[in-house]
Formats: sequence, structure tokens, C-alpha cells
Amino acid sequence: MAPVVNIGQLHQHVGSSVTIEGWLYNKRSSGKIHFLQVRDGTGLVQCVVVKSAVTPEIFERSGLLTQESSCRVSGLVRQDDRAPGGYELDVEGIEIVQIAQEYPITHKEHGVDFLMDHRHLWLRVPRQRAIMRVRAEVQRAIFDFLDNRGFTRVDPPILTPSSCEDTTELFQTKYFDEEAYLTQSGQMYMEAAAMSLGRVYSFGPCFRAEKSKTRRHLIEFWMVEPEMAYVDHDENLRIQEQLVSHVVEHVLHHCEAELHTLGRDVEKLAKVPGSFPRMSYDDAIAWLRKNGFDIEWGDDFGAPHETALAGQYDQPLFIERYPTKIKAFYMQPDPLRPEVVLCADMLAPEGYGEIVGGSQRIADYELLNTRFDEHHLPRDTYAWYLDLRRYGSVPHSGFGLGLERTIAWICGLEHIREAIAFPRTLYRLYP
RNA sequence: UCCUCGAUAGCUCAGCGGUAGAGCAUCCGGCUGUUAACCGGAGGGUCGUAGGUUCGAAUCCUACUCGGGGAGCCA
Repeated sequence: MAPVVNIGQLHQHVGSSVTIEGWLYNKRSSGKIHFLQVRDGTGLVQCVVVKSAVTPEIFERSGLLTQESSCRVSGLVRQDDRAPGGYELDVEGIEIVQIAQEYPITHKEHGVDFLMDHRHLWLRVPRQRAIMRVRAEVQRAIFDFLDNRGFTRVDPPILTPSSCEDTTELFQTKYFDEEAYLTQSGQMYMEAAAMSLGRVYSFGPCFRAEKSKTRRHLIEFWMVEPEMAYVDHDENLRIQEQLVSHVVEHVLHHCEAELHTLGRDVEKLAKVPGSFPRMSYDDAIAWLRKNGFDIEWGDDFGAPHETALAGQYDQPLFIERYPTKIKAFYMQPDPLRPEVVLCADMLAPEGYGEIVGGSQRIADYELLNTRFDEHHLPRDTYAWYLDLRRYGSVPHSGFGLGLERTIAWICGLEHIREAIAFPRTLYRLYP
């Protein structure tokens, strides 16, 4: 049998016989000629079976293949402009691995509910494959960037004794005789790690038991959380914009075919890399009020506000220095204006909302201690976090980047659920 | 939790008071360059569940169940 190659590498084998191992994506037949579109995860190729050119057995066998049947096909690679992808295989042999039963996902349109119930099969279509490829490259770009800048990856726990913040809802579970919760952020643990390693990051799943039911929410999502000792608010923002710029450039460079499959307007993405516009919370409120929004200083932004603000720019927009009272207890107040904190949210363009949230953290023991009182935080579970401010406390900052929201934006997805292989959403735990 | 929309064949939908329909998928037949191929034929449905109105309900009403979109909150 001819050597096995990937469909994605067929252009290197023009004129020679090869074998591909994959699944039948689609078949068209004209009585004496079969067109088999075979995919293998690396690409899609049309295989031509001409009745007069093969044995009767091979011709009959290829006619038996149903959508998504698995097969090994050998043949001669030929360049052909008529074929999608530019290359074709003149079939010389075919081995049926398994004949697929009637495949639920046809080449016609399907509803969301049906597709989500068949997510395990839906993943096979070119669009979903493209998204998974981009997801992998986004992750690779993140790791490349951070690893090349002296960051050390540290893995925080998934099971935690309590919330890292006091507002959001948590998934509760049993930890022998204690209550435990699935993590919703590794940040506080990363602050501890940063005091050991300087610059660290975590990458892992987060769980939020919020009854959020929008196209921007998942119950289980993945987050990158860098934390950096001796880094202040301004440097924090510079690192964030460099990271996001790098990710976009990497995807543009490595996922050209995937972005084309997704129909993404790459011109818009090409405008992203660089330094990002910044707007103070104060200015954002003023701008919103001037543009007809009913909002006051001290209110948090809703999705329509974020979309309107970010819609003014081609690049992600930083909104910085939010009111202290609407932000997390651990954020460092602006020394000149303690009513605001040294934080920023990064809002993606095109209405994708917040993809990064970060801040400089409180380094002062007394101030953090006061915050514990104000927020009625349990001292027994958080004693260790206060400890960090007693033994060589330093200014430090960090941020969290939501992986799926970033992917949804880069891919131009209508809904975040397509950005992860098996989304956990409100009311959906299957498959 | 609230607002809003929906549930009819395997899938996508039409039918909106008078015997349940189409396209695709499946099966059979035809076609040597198809591009969501096409042409002919066949099989396939307790119209989400439970009540109610009516001579008669997929259709009107009520409740429930399950989903979609959005809000709040967040990455």
C-alpha cells in the first residue's frame, strides 16, 4: 500500500501514489464516476473513482460509503483547479474501515438545540474544526508570549475552601466532611506564587454558577491569569496589550485557512496589534451620557454600554479607574483619588465585550485588613492571603483573560458556546 | 430570577377550526466532472405533556415541561 500522508500535505506529493486515512465528508455520484470528499482532520480532498479505471470491487465499494464512513483511500495525487482545495486523488484502492449509520448532521441547516445535542458529531464539520484549531493556536500564542517574557506557569487548585471574591455564585461540593467550591479564579493563589517566582501565570478552567444566559457566558470557561510582582497599573496594561496583539498576529499568521473557513474579516483583525486606546471610567460615563444613555457615575456598565464604547475603535479599548465601590476588594485605590481603583477592563471591538479584567492589587497590610472588615470576609479561610502582605509585600498587578471570549472575538463567532469543544451552559450538561 | 420567542417526519420548516404537507436525509432506479450535484419512485408523524372550549383542535384557551434570544452579573 502507498505511504500514508495527511491531506493537508498533499501538495508535496503531486504525481505520486499515497494513502489517506479519514472519513467521508460527502459523496456525489454520476453512475460511472464517484466523487468522494474525504477529510482527515488536516484537510479535505476530492477523490475521483472512475468505473473504467478501477476494478468492479473498488467501484462498488466506494458506492457503499455513507456520510462519515471511515475509510482508507489510496491513489495518485493530481493538481486540479476544478477541485475544492486544488488537488485531487485518482483512486486506485479503497478500504472501508466502517460504514457509518445514517448521520444526523447533514449538509443542510440545523437548529441550535439539535446541534448542541449532537455536539460530539457537530465538531466534525469544517467550521467547528476551524474554531478548535484557532483555539489551540490562541493558547499556543499565549504560552509563547508569557514563557518568552520570564513568566512561570503555576497551577492553582480547582477545589477551594471558599470564593476568591465575595459576589459571584459558586459550585458547591463535598470535601469529605467540609464544604468545598470549584474555583472561579486562581488569582489569589497566583499572588502567592508571584511572591516566589516574580512573574507567573495560570491557565485552567473556572466555574461560575451564575444564571447567566447570554451569548457571552459559559458556566465552565478557561482563563489565563498572569500575576506580576513589582509591576504597577500602567505596566500591567502594556503587558496586556502586547499579549493580545501577539495573539492576534499569531492567529493571523498561522490560521489563514481557518479564518477563511469562518468567513472572518481579517482586515479588522489586522488593525488590532499596537498600543490600545485608553479611556477613564469618568470619561466613559460622560461619553455615554452625551450619547443618550441613562447612566450615572458609580453605575457599572451593562452590555449595551460596553458595545457602544468599544464600537468607537478598531482596537480593544481599555476602560480604567472604576469606582472603588463597584470593584473587587483587593484592588489598589488610586493614591490621588481613593474613590477609584487602579484597574482596567479590556473591551474587544465589534461588540464582543470584556475579554480582560485586571488591576494593581493592594500591597498594604492595614488597607487590605480594613477591606476584609468592610466586605465581611472570613478571616480563617483568607488568613494566608493577608499573610502575603506581612512578609515582604511588594506592588504587584495581574489580570485575567477569558479564553473563549477572546476566541469568539478573533473567530467572529455569534455565540461563545462554539469556542469550546463541549460547552457547559445554563440548562445544558450533555454531551 | 425577570422579559421575550419557540416546540409538527431523522433534520429544516409550512399548515393557524374541517381527512397531516414540502425540501433535505434514508432506501430503490438513472446519469463519466459533480460542487449543499441533479432526475424519477418508495417508506417515514399519538403535531412537547396534561386539561379545557367546540359537532370537530396541530390550529383557540390554561397550566406544565424542555429549549432559543436578551437583561442583571461577570471573563
